[in-house]
Amino acid sequence: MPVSRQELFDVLSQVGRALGSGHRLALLEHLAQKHAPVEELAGASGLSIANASQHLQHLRRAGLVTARRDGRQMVYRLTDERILRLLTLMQEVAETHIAEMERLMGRLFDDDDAGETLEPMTRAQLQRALEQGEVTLLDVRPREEYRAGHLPGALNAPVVELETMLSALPRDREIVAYCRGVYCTFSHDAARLLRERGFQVRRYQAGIMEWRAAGLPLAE
Amino acid sequence: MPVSRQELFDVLSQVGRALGSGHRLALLEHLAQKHAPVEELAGASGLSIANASQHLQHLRRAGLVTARRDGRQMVYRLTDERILRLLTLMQEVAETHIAEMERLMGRLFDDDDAGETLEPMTRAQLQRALEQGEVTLLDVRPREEYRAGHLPGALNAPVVELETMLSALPRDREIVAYCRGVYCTFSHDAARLLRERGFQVRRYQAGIMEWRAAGLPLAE
DNA sequence: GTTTTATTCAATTGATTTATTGATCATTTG
DNA sequence: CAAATGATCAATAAATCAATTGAATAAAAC
Repeated sequence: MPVSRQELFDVLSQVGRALGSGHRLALLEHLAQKHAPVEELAGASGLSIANASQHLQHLRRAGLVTARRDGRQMVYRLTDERILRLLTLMQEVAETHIAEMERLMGRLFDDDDAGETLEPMTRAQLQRALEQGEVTLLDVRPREEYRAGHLPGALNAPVVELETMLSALPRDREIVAYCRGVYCTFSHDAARLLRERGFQVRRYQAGIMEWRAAGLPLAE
Repeated sequence: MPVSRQELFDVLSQVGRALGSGHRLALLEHLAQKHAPVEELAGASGLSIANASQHLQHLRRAGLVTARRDGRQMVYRLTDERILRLLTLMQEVAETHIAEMERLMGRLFDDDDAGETLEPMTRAQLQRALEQGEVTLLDVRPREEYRAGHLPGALNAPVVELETMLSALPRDREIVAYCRGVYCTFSHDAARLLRERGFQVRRYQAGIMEWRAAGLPLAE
């Protein structure tokens, strides 16, 4: 009995369906920062434990995440770098071709100071600036996410603690702030605060997500 | 009123949902070969016209395809190269991480001569062979798909007509056959026939789909 | 070996998605 | 302008998916 083309597409569509829920995408974004047990993922995504568990198993069946028992926790992680590539590609497609997305992205940031925020840096620009040692790189995500892996050479200054760390930051060099990815506002919040205090600052908005998706190394 | 992260993920999930149906993936595979009106797409995917139309609009809302009226037909096409990248990435993920997929892929080809078929060529291998002018490249898809765009330098020999074209093919050079993509069996069927007739033949199984996804040019 | 903790399973309910049917709309042809 | 063609829309029924609840497991702590 030969296998029909359609059977293959049906199995393949599992991957698509797994990516077809906002909650599951939120889980994946969190896993793009660090591997994590169910409880943490549920908390970060605003889901009940049981519900998160089921979504995670959905992702697992689709091959997007793996799970490993560690003591009494079940630690989930992305299966490989390709999943990041899938996510960033989806983001690009949505940003470019879905009008609703553009509208929301606009509103995500211009709460009060629309015009003031500079264009974010691209990864290529950031890499060039880093090579030439021109900038101070600032990871404004929470401490645990920084510890689980961050851009080489980045300092950690969680956005909530940023105010208390200003004296440690240079005023004569440009600062580049980054966070989780395009849908994360930490770097935006940080940049606004820093600019108000007289720092020169830009953002690498694509963040950890795009960096990892490009296959670039993280430091620990 | 600020936009929540979750709203963004919900919009983004439209892209995933659009990829979450075997029928829609079949439509996309066809569109990866050539742009086409609804009727053709419905026929190729075994869907009713109305149903195909609705699936296509689903894809359109997700930004995966665009439609342009041409006379009384509505011609659909992929929005851009990124969609190909999405599809090939999904395939890779499924092949690597979903056991069911591996099983089906195995059964797709080994109907009778399991062991005989050589490992397919990778794109890199093909490119090297082409540069050195070592091989004759054979596009075994239907004529119209070939005409809509094919690998530079490829001859067209639709698998159904292949038997009548054997005399035009070289016996002293290796032939490389390719078709639509990993789920297309044309190149496999062609390779078997050619091998039976004493030709030296290999397959570039990833086909047009992967070639385009890599951003490489087609000839017309 | 019982209790505690973290997770999964199973059953239920409500919400989406899908395929089908027949009607409608836009464009071209006679 | 009427008829024909290609595609979309609207309404329905069937199938699938999502969130909730409470029970069941598995490992660790007592």
